[in-house]
Amino acid sequence: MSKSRRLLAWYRDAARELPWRVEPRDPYRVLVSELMLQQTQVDRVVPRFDAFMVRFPTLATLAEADVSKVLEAWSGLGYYRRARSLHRLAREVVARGSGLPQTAAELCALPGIGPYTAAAVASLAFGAAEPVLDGNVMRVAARFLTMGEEARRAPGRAKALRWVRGLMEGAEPGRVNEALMELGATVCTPRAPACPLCPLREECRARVEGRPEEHPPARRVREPEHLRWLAACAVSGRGRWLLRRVEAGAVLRGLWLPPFADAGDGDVVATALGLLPFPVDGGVSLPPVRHSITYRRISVVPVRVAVARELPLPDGWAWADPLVPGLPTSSLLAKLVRRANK
DNA sequence: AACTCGGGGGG
DNA sequence: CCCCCAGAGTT
Repeated sequence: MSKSRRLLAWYRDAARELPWRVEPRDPYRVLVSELMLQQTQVDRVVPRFDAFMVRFPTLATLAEADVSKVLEAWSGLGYYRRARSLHRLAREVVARGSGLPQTAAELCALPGIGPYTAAAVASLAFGAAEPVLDGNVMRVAARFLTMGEEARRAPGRAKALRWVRGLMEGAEPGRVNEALMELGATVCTPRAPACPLCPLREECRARVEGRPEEHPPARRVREPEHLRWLAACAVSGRGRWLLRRVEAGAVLRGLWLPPFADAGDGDVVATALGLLPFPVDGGVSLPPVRHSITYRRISVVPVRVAVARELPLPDGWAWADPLVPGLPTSSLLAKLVRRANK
């Protein structure tokens, strides 16, 4: 039995059932899932995906929606550029009127779609023979071919793509792509791979050499930066929170959060109160919550402030139910709410 | 090629 | 704590 036959047989038996893998494949579902899955694990996408599809069941409904509603449905998923890109993409494609493009080249020209997502949508939704190369597939290829440092450079990636394309001979390209990604996610894992379960184990050079975990080599990352912020958590008598739209150019731009700032060296409570658009009597600082944004490790000190009345607010400010804000936000809000209510 | 952008789960 | 994840866009 050939490599690709063994791979596909394994996939038929072992693949997880996921909401975007329903037959027949809906290109729109494939598109949304691929955007959500960029740098985001399957387990975290599944619940958000279902909610998103209920809210925006078709490309047309997505195009008609306000971008803030799309961001709201994306809240907590991270990498919010993806949501803005998806919304722009929907508007462009709907305005064009000819439906979602079916070739990788045309898909790649749309906002938020790069080489990986273009190949994924073209193959999974439209059957095109386009090999994908994501983190999972790169790891499988790097181990099978013992690529070592080569895996980090452009020629190595091209080699991996050729290897995937070779597996597509006489097979459904989309299934091959999906099977390799599934294999990387569930068997050929970064640490402690389950080689005995792998359909490619016999010819895998890294397994034969006994060091699969050394391929590909860990990528170097930017030195973590440790920051200390404070957040002014003003809660009204009705239990709503004072939120502010984060300014352009800042991290979490465009999302709605309690006003926050660098904690600096001064008095935390005083600094927090200074962020509010109206005077208050005082506040109390709570134990910090941890939040990370790419290379930043942030310790956020909540300063809880009780506000009797919901005073009128300037533009860019709002009173909102923190659990169902009805506004785009970050998971940082939920962390602050949990801390403040404990 | 390097840097930025969220966030959480597993070792 | 460190590591990685169905990457793309910008510089």
